[in-house]
Amino acid sequence: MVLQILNTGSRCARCGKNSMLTDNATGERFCGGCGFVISERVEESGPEWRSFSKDEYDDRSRTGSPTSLAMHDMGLATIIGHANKDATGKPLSASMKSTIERLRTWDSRSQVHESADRNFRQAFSDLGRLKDKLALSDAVIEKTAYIYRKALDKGLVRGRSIPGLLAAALYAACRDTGTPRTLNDVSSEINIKRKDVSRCYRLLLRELDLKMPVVDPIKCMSRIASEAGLSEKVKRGALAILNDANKMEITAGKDPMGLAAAALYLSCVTNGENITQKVIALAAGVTEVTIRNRYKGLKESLKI
DNA sequence: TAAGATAAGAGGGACAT
DNA sequence: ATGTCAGTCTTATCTTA
Repeated sequence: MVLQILNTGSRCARCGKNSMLTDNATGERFCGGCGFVISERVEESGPEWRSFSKDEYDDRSRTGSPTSLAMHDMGLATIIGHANKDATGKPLSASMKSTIERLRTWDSRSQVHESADRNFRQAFSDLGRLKDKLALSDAVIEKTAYIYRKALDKGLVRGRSIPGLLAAALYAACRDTGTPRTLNDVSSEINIKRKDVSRCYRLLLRELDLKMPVVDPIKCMSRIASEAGLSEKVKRGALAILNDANKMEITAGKDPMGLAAAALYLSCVTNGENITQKVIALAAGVTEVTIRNRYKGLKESLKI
């Protein structure tokens, strides 16, 4: 590999010379005068397209690839080049040269060929598709990657299916970030049986000591309401019902989706909206019977 | 046709053996 | 480790308004 170096002419933070260079292959910026390397990475997931001066405008494609936990090497693809020169451009001494040769060998060997990394790449080729299908945010994907990495480190993948564990990590990430996705949502998209995902999920909780917040029925409620196209008024009514139910402590151990669906249905009834249980049940992903049961419980407890 | 009722069955947590 | 128990949710079927 030949180092392609672009002189962007900006000022080095250490020696002050206008000699900052960019390695075009890796996106790293360093000073040609003193060897100072900029270590901070821009906290953005997309390429930097803005330009502030003519110089920058001319080579605005220079920035490195975005860094992400969802890449097998977190996007930090620093490669030891073949130039055999140090940062200032001077040739290396003979002993240093052989040291670098050795490093280069292991550098390239350790990149993709380790089984853990292969595993990871395989797992995350699916993740992009799932992200779109389930309309997930980048934060959830990052969290998934983080959890999956931890599971990998603990050797939990051995003897288990990769998609199963990935689905479990994804579900855990949703729970953790308060994104209302059910086990059913995840498992149906990834084509794994619900109970398998569920088993893996519990395994993750146990082995990684994860603490998951209980799913907020109110978040579920908003999701169902928008899916079923319910009015703002009904939503507010359901919100009040859920708050009351929370105070009466009748929400523990109940499926939050079922609870939210029942609150919405109750709110529809009291507000005189004509909606069938079937519509809400479909939007919530629970059965009509579950809605009925929760509905009955809510009515009795709240004396409506 | 929507809503209510009932029963059988699955999956998992708590607890005792 | 294994079995039992209470509780929840789902599926299926029948009845009621």
